[in-house]
Amino acid sequence: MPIWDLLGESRRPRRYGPGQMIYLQGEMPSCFYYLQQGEARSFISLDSGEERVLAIHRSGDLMGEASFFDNCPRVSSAMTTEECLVFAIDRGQLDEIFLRHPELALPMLQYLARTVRILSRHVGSASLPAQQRIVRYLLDQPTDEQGQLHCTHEEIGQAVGASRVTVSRVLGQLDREGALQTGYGSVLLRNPERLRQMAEPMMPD
Amino acid sequence: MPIWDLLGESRRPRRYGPGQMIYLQGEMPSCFYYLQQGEARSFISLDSGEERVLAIHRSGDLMGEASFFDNCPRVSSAMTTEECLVFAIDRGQLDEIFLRHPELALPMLQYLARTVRILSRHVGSASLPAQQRIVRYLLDQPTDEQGQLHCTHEEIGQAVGASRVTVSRVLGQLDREGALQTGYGSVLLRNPERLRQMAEPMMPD
DNA sequence: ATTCCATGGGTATGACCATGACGCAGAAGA
DNA sequence: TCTTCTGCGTCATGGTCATACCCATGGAAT
Repeated sequence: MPIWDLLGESRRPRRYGPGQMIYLQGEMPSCFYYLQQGEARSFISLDSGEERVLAIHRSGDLMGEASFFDNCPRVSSAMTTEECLVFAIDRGQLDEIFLRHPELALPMLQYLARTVRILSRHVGSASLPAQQRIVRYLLDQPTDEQGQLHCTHEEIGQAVGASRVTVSRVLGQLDREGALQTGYGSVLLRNPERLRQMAEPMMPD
Repeated sequence: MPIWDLLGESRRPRRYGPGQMIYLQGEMPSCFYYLQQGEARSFISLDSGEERVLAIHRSGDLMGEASFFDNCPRVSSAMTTEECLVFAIDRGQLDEIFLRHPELALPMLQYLARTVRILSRHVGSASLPAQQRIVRYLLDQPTDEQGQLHCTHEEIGQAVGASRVTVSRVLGQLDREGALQTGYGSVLLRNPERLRQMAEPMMPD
């Protein structure tokens, strides 16, 4: 049983349809969320109307826990991408749960720590040239059985903060070099090792 | 008494001189740190040899706790900028402390959550034009009694990922507009409201 | 098949900004 | 005082990338 199921003990999850907002950037958090089943993504809305995808959450993930503990307005929004089962845990419930399951504190710390790690990577990547940001993103994404990613250039661009044109140019070049192969709405990583090599030129010397 | 002093209970802090490394990007963490006194900064080293300052830690801050809980190689390094008193807490000690002070778990979660918030802001800022990144940085920094910041253009540039030239140009323009006043190694925020306005054009509509 | 739309690919233009260079002024040390 | 170093202002140059536009093609619906 996934560890966070303890959070939903003796309560019922709420069901979200695909494309529904779970929480909104800017609002004060009254609870955080346990995504028991489904997929959702959290993103930051920028002034320009752009959206920067922060993370794709899957079954077993917590969401919105940072703003909740910090008790400041949410820095990102979250939207389901498919049908989801979600537990909302507010302060009173969390207190109760911690009383009954004090052993949850450490995993919770670990979970937040992992978020910090992911965000730190983002910060470190932010000033890299577009090609490296794109390659890193591709390597970070889970692939299907055949090692294919199913995403459009547009989506990649939104995630890494580059225009579709740039994504197309980079992927086209990598394709010609044989490092990967682009399909219609999909990318096949032919030579992950080579990609890793060009994504991580961060060598301490 | 600062809350984290409980972490150092019955032990003695280690004294660091200015400019000493506390931990190094890439190494496995065996402990995290409580900066009881002094100032230190954590930064990410990029491939290019650049360093991106993540945070400036002051008395009462924890450091390196994310990698510690996550138990993965450190994503950043930390160096003192002045003489510091630092407690190092390893896993065994933390277990002990949590047994004696279970009430520390929640503040710890809050602390990590705050880090997540700060990093999220970084990520959200990354693709903004240089001027906005700079203004945001200035507004985030603590000022001295007269509302002055003591930092060089070079330092600002490293923190926000811009060249010194760009920082000088932006500050020069803001100075001419009367929003702030630049001195030798210092910046005086004359009109914070105006700055805030140009830093946060992120309007949900 | 035909139509329509999303996706992918290309190009020209210009914005933004890093780089390297130079000069000048304030600060610090001899 | 003189020297040296650091911080700041500015320039020309070039690279990277966003924007806007165009066209080709895959896929789905009619």
